[in-house]
Amino acid sequence: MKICNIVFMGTPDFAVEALKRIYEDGHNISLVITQPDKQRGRGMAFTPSPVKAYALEKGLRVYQPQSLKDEEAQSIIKAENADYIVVAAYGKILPKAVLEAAKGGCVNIHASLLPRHRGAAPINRAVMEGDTVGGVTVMQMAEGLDTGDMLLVKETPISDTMTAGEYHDLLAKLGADAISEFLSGDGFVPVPQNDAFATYAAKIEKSEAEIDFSEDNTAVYNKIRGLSPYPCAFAFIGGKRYKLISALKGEGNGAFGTVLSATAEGIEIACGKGSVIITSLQLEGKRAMTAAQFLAGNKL
RNA sequence: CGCGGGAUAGAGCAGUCCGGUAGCUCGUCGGGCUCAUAACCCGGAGGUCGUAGGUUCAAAUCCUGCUCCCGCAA
Repeated sequence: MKICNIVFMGTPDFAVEALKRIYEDGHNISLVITQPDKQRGRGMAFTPSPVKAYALEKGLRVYQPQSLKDEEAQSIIKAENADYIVVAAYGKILPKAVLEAAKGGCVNIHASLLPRHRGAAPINRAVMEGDTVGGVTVMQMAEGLDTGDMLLVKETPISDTMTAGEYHDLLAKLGADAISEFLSGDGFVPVPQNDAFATYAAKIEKSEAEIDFSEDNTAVYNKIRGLSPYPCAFAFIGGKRYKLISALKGEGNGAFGTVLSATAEGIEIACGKGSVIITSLQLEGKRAMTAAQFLAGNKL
């Protein structure tokens, strides 16, 4: 099998799966670039990215530039003289100097079937919009946002019960398969994207995660599964804030936002059309629990 | 030291302010009712109240340290 010299750029779990596969395939990963450790989480402790954690575990060199715009960072990357810079959810726009810093340029693993869902949140958006087919695209990065030529595409169906978390895990594996296939093969023909069909999967805003029960039950249902388990849809019921983790579609009717029933199966809430049955949820400060567990000790 | 909630039976909770016999819903086990049941009735088992100290005649409850879990914010 062909062995490539790789500089890897990525940050979250999605990228770890690809890095792991490249590592296990035996490619020479000379440098792993990831976002600087940030103060996050409770207590504002500095936390390394998942990619950094994996890289350190495998003894790979890690570089965490504050910016890729300065010449120092660019020259460090260029000095690797890599065959490819593989990018998977790095989280920053790459300047032209970086795009050209490897022999084969930068190849990106994007979690959608381009040109659909260009941008930051393709996985969540695909589920939220009820897409029935999705996949990953390996592309040659260009200066625009996810506009580069497509090199390799892998499709997968998205079932109507799948959550974004499940779809994420599936795509992370598929993305790893795709980059593995790309690096070990050749003869991939760059196919330009048809900009006319481009859609953008913008970053999820907090405000979008609040459920509006006046929408029909399909929209509410897709939103809950599209945001589950993170950042997670939420709603205020009886003045308290609940995360809505999983749900089913229901047939009940009533004034939207009202609780129609609360049984071990779930808590049924009326939507603008039809209803949704919340099957697991989480109250502030509490652990996530099933509707049956919740109802054992809480009243609605 | 970013803000805040929490740890009590297998699960989810009440009790803590005002110290004095460990309580609820569900599950589980046994029995009953029923054509039947995940329904209903009766009964039982199951808890060193997160942990280490302190105060007290007496601590789940008051005081202090520690561990762990979670929401917000980033």
